[in-house]
Amino acid sequence: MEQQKEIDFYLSVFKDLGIADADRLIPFVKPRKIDAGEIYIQEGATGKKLAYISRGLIRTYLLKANGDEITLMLRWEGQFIASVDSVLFNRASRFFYQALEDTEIIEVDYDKIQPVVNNSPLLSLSRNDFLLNMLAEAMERIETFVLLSPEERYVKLLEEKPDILNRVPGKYLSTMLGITPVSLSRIRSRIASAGKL
Amino acid sequence: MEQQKEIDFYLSVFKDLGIADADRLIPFVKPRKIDAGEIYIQEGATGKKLAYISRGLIRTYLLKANGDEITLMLRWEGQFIASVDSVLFNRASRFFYQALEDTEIIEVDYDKIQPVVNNSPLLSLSRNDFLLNMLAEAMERIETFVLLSPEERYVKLLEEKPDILNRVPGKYLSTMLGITPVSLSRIRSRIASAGKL
DNA sequence: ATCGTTAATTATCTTTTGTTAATATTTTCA
DNA sequence: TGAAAATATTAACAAAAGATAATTAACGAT
Repeated sequence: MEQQKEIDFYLSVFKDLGIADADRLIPFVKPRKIDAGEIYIQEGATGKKLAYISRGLIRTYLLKANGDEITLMLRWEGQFIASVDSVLFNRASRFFYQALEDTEIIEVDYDKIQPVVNNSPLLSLSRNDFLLNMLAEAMERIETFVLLSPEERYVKLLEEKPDILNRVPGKYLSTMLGITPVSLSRIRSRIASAGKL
Repeated sequence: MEQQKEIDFYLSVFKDLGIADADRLIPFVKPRKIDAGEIYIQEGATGKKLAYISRGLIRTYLLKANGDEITLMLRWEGQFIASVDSVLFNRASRFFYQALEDTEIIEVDYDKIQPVVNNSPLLSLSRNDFLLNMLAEAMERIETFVLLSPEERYVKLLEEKPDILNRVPGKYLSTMLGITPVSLSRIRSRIASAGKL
């Protein structure tokens, strides 16, 4: 029962891997729980954390000079999450990573697995895929900003990730859409009243 | 004289490469000129073009259903440009790539160099760096949308790329900032009058 | 269940943007 | 150079967003 999540993880990572690669990776893997509200990675952290989320949801945000929090991304069960700044760009994280629900992850320290990854063509390819996925997501996101109005961005989110919408407080969603919570509220009521016509 | 551009190119690509790698790549490299206004890559194109821009400027844009053009990115001399959809995601390009000035590039077909790249650890690393750079740029761009107002985005562009601003018609810049040309014009006049106080 | 906190909605007002159209300015090139 | 075309600016109005504050709703802890 409990094992299912780990199985999912191993399936997702190792599906195309040889046993040799998998074996070399496993010693560095450790499961971990994060309570709802708890911060998983602090701003300024340099640890190269890389994790598979088996349950729950994590929000990446940054703190503006005036104290406002701006949500940059959301990740949930079945997805990978990485401290982008430290793992990818080798610098202290500008972001916080906070669990919005009780969350279970399976994490590795990228510093430790890097040699293994570098020496395995298959793992290197996986890393490449990971990068490509992130890039694809980022570019898609940029398109929503240049192509869509705030309302259209919200509708798109509503259509594509209705479940996520219910799990994340609107104040976090709004800043991710580039608008204020008040404005999101108005958009919602606008949509609701339009539906009634 | 004319050679300088090619030299710049080889320096930028091969600075860390062994001679063997460089030698294997050179046969696939071909210079090409694109007239101002000419479209370099058409929407729907599947050719995996990858090019170093030695002179000029290229605009990536897409055509909305209503016929509007939305500028997605600009690239100029000293930078690489790739048909993102075809090279990275292996699908037909949703974008047009148009030279805004008389442009000179040095291009390769990624299909042809891929085996070479795959067999060279150094070239593979370069590819990785390229991806990381694209990702970094994309993420920075996303941040400008969630953190800054349209006016602030314009000011940022003005401060960081003043030269580019003078080389690209405002109507193209505006859609890249997620606003209309009219709105950009107002922002400009607002800034101008604010400076006069 | 209730109090206290946090989040969401609503209201009011100001500012900005979108839209469309008219006008002015630049660019292009014949 | 001068006319035509392409860009940019300005105007006028409607629609949307930001800011702030007040009100309502939802949530959590005891």
